[in-house]
Amino acid sequence: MPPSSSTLLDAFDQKILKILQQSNRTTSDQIAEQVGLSPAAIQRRIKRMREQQIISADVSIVNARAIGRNMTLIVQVSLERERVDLIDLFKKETKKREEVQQCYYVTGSADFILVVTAADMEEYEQFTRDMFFDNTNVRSFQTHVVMDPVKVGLTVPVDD
Amino acid sequence: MPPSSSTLLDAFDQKILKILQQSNRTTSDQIAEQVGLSPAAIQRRIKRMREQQIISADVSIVNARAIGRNMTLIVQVSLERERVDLIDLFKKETKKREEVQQCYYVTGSADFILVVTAADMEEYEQFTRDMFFDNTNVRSFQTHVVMDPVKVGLTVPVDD
DNA sequence: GGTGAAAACGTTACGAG
DNA sequence: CTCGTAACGTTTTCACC
Repeated sequence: MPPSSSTLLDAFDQKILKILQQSNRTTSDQIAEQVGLSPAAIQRRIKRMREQQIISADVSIVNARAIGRNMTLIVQVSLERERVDLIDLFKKETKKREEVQQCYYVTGSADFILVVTAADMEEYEQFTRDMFFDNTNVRSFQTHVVMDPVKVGLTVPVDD
Repeated sequence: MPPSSSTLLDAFDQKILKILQQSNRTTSDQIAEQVGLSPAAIQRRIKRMREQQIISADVSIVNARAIGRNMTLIVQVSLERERVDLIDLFKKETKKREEVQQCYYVTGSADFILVVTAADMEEYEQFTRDMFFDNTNVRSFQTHVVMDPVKVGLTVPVDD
C-alpha cells in the first residue's frame, strides 16, 4: 500500500459501514453496542462518512414486483463505432430511461452492459425498439432473461 | 405473507416510494409536504410497506473506493452441466464471496452473470482461480472490466 | 386520514483523556 | 483530535378523534 494513501477508515468505521450496508435504520445505540463506542461517537463518524461521500447514499430498496416490474433482463450492447460523442450519447439515453436500473461501460466483447427491468416481455420489446433497433449506432445486442436474482448487491456499487 | 397477495399501491404510495428510493432519510415532514398528506399518514404508509416487504430493505450505499475496492468487473459464467444441484452449489458459493456484489441466474448464452468488485487485478485473478479454474463444473467465463459505472441502480432490484 | 402528546432518536456543547 | 456524558432539538410513534 502506498505511503500517502492514509487509511481513512479505521476498524470502527469499517464495522459501522458493514452494519449500515445491511440496514441504515439501525440505531446508534444498537451500533454502539456492537462496535464498542458511545452512540454519540457513532453518530459523529456516520455524519463524517456521509459528508466525505464514503457513504454516497441512503436508500430504500423496493421490491420490483410491488411496482409492477416482474422481469429483470441483462443486455450486452455493442456499438457500431466507438466514438466518444456517440458513447456519451448512449450513456445519456440509458440514464434517462427508467427501465435501465444499471448501466456499465466496459471493455471486452461488448461495449455496454445493462440491467433492465420491465413489467412484461412486450414492454421490454418496446424498450429494445426505442433503444436499439431505432439507434443506428447500435451494432448488436444480446439479452439474458434473469430467472433468479441470486444475489443483489446492496453493498458496494462504485461511485464518485 | 402469502405470495399470492396482490398488493395495490395508490398514487401516494408510489410517490413516497420514489422519494425513499432516492433517500430514505427524508423526513416524514418533507415527504408530507411533497405528496400532500400529514406526516403521520406518511409514516403509517411507510411502516405498512416495510411490513409487506414492498420496501425490502433500507441500506447505506458505500463508495467502493472508500473501502479499497477500485475495480468492478462483470463476468459471464457457463457451467459444464446444468444440473440443479450444481447450479444451487454455484449460487451458494457466490452468496458467500464478498467480492460478488450481484449474481443473476439467466437464460441465454451464459448461465450466470456476476458483478464483482476487487481492489486490483491480482485480487480479481485470485478470485477467478477460486471460483472458476478450481471449479470443474465451470466450462468457461468471460470478463468485462468496467471502465465507467454509468448508472448504478439504486432504485429497483428484484427480491422476494 | 388528521392531531397532539409522549417516546425515541440524532445533534451539539462541554469537559476529560 | 476523539472520546463520553448530558442537555437539547427533531423525528417517529401511538392513542384518540
